[in-house]
Amino acid sequence: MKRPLYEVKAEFFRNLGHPARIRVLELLSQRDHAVHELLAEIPIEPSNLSHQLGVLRRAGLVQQTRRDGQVYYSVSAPEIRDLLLAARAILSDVVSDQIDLRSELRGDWLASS
Amino acid sequence: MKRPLYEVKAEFFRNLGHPARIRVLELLSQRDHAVHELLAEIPIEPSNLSHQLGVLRRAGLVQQTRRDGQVYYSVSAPEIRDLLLAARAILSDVVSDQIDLRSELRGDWLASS
DNA sequence: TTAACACTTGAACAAGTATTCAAGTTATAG
DNA sequence: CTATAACTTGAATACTTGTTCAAGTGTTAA
Repeated sequence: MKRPLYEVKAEFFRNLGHPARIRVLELLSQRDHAVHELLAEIPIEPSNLSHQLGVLRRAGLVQQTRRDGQVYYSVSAPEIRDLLLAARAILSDVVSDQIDLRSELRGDWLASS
Repeated sequence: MKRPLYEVKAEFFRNLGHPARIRVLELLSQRDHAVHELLAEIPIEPSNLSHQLGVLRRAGLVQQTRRDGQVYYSVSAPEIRDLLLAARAILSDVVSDQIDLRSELRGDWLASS
């Protein structure tokens, strides 16, 4: 209860500022996933993913539960989906030139949007 | 036209991940400001602010125009306001504990929200 | 038990970002 | 002209984050 709001906000956005973390949030906003399922979609090392999940966890954006010897993650606020959509709107408006739209056209939207 | 979308998104969020840049966007989403006006609201060195404005400019989030020997900045997409509001919603939901609400209660919302 | 799978952790190093300083530009006022 | 206000730039350094590696925990399956 001591930090000014704009600092908390900045940190919040920094927490989203990593490709793997974005993909995790997008996958999780479809449905809960176990870590090995995330690993199947996101091409990074387990240990690296685990670190990135740690960032999201400490930020309060996702939650962990153990079930059947696997660790499942879920988003902790449904509004996260809205935020990602809002970002998407700005991106298509403002920085559309830099985006690779091929993935979109191939239909693997869910993995790469 | 080469980078995958989730990387562009991550970079986009990283561009928002700095207290001064957040404050700039919030001030600018109220109205255009000259740099010295921003400086009056945001307590950092001119040169530092200029660097941060450069980041926002290169990200395509703000635009520069020179008028009466002053440099005015404006947001380049109105959706930015929506995004900041969406972030606000998640923050109050998910990380409310870490926020300093005093500024809110003092009415300097516009400078620090 | 032991092995294998599914993860997490900490430490070390690499890579990226922020801040400061000194110098430079542009425009207006004296 | 010369000075001053309003900015910007680049380079140096300090700081923060990301990635990898090696080791460790918990759980199920032989």
